[in-house]
Amino acid sequence: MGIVKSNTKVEILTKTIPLFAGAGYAGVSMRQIAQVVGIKAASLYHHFPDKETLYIETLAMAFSRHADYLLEPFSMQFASEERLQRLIDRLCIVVHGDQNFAQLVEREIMDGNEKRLQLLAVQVFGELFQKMTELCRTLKTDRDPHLMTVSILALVVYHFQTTPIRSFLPGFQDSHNDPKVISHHVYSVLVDGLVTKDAGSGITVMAESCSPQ
Amino acid sequence: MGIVKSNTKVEILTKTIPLFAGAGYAGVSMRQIAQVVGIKAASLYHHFPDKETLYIETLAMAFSRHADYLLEPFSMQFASEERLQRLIDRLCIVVHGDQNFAQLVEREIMDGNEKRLQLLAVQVFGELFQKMTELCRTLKTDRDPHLMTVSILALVVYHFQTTPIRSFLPGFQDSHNDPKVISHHVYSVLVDGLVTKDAGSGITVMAESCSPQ
DNA sequence: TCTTAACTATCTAACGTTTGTTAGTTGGTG
DNA sequence: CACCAACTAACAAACGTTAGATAGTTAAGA
Repeated sequence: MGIVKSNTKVEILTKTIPLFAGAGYAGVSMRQIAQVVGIKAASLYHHFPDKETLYIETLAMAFSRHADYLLEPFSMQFASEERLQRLIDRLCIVVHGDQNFAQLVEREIMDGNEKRLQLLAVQVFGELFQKMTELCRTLKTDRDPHLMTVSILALVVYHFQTTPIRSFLPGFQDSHNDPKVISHHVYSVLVDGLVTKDAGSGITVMAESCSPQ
Repeated sequence: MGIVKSNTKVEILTKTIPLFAGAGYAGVSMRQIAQVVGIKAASLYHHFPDKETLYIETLAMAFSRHADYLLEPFSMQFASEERLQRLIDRLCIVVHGDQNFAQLVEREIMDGNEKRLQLLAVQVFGELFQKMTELCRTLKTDRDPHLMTVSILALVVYHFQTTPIRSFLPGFQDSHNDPKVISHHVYSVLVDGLVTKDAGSGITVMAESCSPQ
């Protein structure tokens, strides 16, 4: 009826996401993609003019799935602190739950040309980043909102990004991959910092346990 | 004399670092490497048995250059806070000054197999990470030292890692790439946090300006 | 209703290029 | 002479991509 235009095209994109996420643009061949989809390499050219177009459409599909979910904390009336907490929760859930997405973003930041980076910045992250900077302005007025926003993203993303190597580093526990644990840790860092001031109040307001949940 | 064993081999490794850092293992060919060095591809096999060995030796060369510099803050008698500040300073300088190093680490964390990751974790980052966890234990005794260490690294590394896309995001300034500015920002986040508590002391101890230096 | 044309999605086969790698040769040095 | 470090030439395999054939489906005309 014209509603389902091409099922195969969507299937190709869906099955290609983990390939590009795992090995990068140069690390995946058209024949590999075809094999995963279950067709021959030449047939891919019936749906996409070339490899780069296939790659870009794969990115678009992977990126489009999380925007609404991440923006939702901003669409409701919360106090700034609660908004921040809910945002961090969702960031952790997305980055932990869709590692393909996180890896594709990371690879794009590394390898993307200027045009693709600009598209990624404006179309995918523009609104979220914008609202995060506004939120940061209300949290601590004397700080640079851009730096603050990047710092929040850093605390969330870097933990999951370094998962593969962290398991070989001292003090690692399985709970360090639990999005709830990371979310709680990140928020408490943002509130309390990591350093106990010796001058001033020596009493920690809220003791943080390291156990999950 | 036996001291300078093979000048060419070191030259190959040195000139190969930026190639692998910029395009990854699959994105660089032996002929590209040869061209940059100024020899033919076949001649590379007189120094290295295959591409993977060349790659691993390139990593080793790139990684070996910063260990002493990063560990120095631990070899002197400082108060914990000053140790932390000096460490962050040096992390910012290294990550900002040797982007090839930072990119190679990032690519290894993404693509490295278990064996290479373990080697990277133990040989390259083991001692630094270990000493950072010990330092964290003295800074805030009720926090998980592993999570704290990762958070410190996150705040430093992520800023420089996201430089290519941050220039398209709201609020970006050139000063955000200045290692001194980042170092100052990171340290103040760790001390004060990002959220001003409404209960308790409403007075910020140290106002942070956003200007460089 | 049957025929024909057009379209869609797949296939096989092959193209020219690039890949990592090997064999054998050359020229300079101790 | 022996050795080292470069070279030329070539290999098989894999690469992105194209051309042309083959079914299956859809739509119009007699």
